[in-house]
Amino acid sequence: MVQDRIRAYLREHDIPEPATWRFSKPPGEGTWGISFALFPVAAAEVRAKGLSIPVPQRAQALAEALRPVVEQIPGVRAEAVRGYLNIYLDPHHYGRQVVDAVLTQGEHYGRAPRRGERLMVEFSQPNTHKAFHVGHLRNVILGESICRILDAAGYDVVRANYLGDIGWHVIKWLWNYLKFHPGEEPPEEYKTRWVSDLYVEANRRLKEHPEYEPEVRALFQRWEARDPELVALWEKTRQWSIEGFEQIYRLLDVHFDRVYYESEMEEPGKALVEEKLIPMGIARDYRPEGPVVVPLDELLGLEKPTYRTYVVLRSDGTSLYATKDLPLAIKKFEEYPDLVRSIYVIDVRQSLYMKQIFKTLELMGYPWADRLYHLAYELVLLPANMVQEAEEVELEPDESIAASAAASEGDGGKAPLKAASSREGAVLLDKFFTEAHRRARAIVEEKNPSLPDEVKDQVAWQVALGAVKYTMLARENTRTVTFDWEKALDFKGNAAPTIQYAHVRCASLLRRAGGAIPESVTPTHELHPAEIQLISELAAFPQTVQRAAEEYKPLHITNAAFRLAQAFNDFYDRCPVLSAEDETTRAFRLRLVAATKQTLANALRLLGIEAPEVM
RNA sequence: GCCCCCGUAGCUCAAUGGAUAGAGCAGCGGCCUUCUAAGCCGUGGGUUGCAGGUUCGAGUCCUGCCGGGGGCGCCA
Repeated sequence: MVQDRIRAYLREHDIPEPATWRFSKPPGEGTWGISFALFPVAAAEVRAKGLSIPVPQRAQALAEALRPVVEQIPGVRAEAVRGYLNIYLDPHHYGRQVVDAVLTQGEHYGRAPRRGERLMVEFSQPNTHKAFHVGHLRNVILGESICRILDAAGYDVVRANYLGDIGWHVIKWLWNYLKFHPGEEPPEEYKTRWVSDLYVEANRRLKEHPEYEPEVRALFQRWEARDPELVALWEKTRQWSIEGFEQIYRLLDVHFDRVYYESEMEEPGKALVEEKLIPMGIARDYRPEGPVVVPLDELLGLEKPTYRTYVVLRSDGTSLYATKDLPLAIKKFEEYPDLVRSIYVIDVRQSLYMKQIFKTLELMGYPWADRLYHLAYELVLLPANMVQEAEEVELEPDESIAASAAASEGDGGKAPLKAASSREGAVLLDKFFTEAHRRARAIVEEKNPSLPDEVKDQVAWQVALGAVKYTMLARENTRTVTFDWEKALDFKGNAAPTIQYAHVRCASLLRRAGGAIPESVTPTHELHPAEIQLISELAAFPQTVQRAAEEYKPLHITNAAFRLAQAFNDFYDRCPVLSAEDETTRAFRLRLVAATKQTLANALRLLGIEAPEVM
């Protein structure tokens, strides 16, 4: 509406329209409205008409001219300030609309209409027969949140997982199992841990006794020959891993719609190389002296090393990871031909490799090659001593706390950091979450001792998982997350528990008010700046969701959720709700509280974080 | 050698090319007989690594340096 008025005015006065309309928030707390910078318009006009007026001066003149135009809209007040047109909305009138919209839409507030467009997000991609550790956590948490955000933005999302269920690591594991643990079975509760321990053990044995290596190679041959007995054992042990992963996914509230297996891509991958890539002249076959490669730079006529050379098959004809990613991409589009995007959530170190895959598929002529997208994220770093401590087989939780505390304080110098990985020694998730829960539980005990034990436990899980997820999501994807207990489980400030706590305060108010939300009212009292600020944050939420989806950045949601929590806490501190001056004020504020609770819950939901009723 | 990412307050991080660069933590000082103090208020803290350029306007875009991390034909 505002835009229409401005456009009409510009047209009337023969002033060029801006190419893109961009509105922002006017500065200052406790106001609600939109701001429009006239500089681009003024600059374009000055250029088009060859005027000799300074742009800022012309922008201010335009803003002043537009002020009365915009103020014709009821409930709107405008100011022309330093080249900006600040448009303030009457919070009595529009505030009611915002609150009503939130409460009417409920858990759908912030969600966009269905677009009828499907996209796939592949994430997690754990290796079976190996550990699942904190280094994998960012991927899962990021992937899940991206899926939720894209879904909210109106896309139909296919969540895909791709299990690394074959390769040397699996063979090593099977060798160790057959030789030293025949017939053993994992404990029900800690399957991943048990499987992972055996993998670490296999590596240790092979390092200490290189003479075993021929045995492992022989086992690989048996695998290549698809020895039925070995295949059966592989399937059985793989299932243990998968069940362990499912335990973790359940804990994290993550699910997948489609699971692909690396083992399924092996044969199609080899066939693709032999029957397509080589005959098409895309791949060069240097076997047996060398591997089969796709010389991308040469094919593209690039002087400067850009895509480099992509190795798709070993010189002995066995497959690589790279062999399997091509048929995987193809299979995705065979199953879902209508994908508007196929997103790979994979860490940044594989950027070049991803570009190679995408470019090779493009050269093969697949029309969907430009719909492949690598969503890169940086690693999780751990203080070196935390990694070392974790390498010790038996580690008491308290020792690990001490270690990380020493690292985070550090006497002037920074503690060296190490990427979390399974080779270096994993910080395993069961231990990690046990400790996170223990810490959260202690805080719950301190803050709210009257809660029943079961509730305390439940709240502790919500807080612990929320804190960890928030830490992983509340930063730019391209920046490393440095992990330590103190910060990840910091329950103060810009962290999940602050947001959860605001939600709890809302819930508490509504409980005390008897549970029923009053009928819609237009406030008659003079609105406190804190109230206006809160309304402003509520109103901004749907746009934030859109932006987070466009940019694949949960960070925008964490920022919005935290701002909303801050605005609510400010409101809570200054504006009595239950004992408000009059019934209308009380009713409006109760509705505002209910709307805040709903929006906080919706935001947390997009982050995969639970919103407790008490804590 | 080539390529990618990062560099913002003591620390951890924000900031669709827009107004006086903001939060949290840590520090200091206040606020709980009144809706949950996991909160709120106040206070100090900055040459946005450096130098140019584009622009009415640059933390943001371009170029070159400096510093840190990562990646570059048979690992995944």
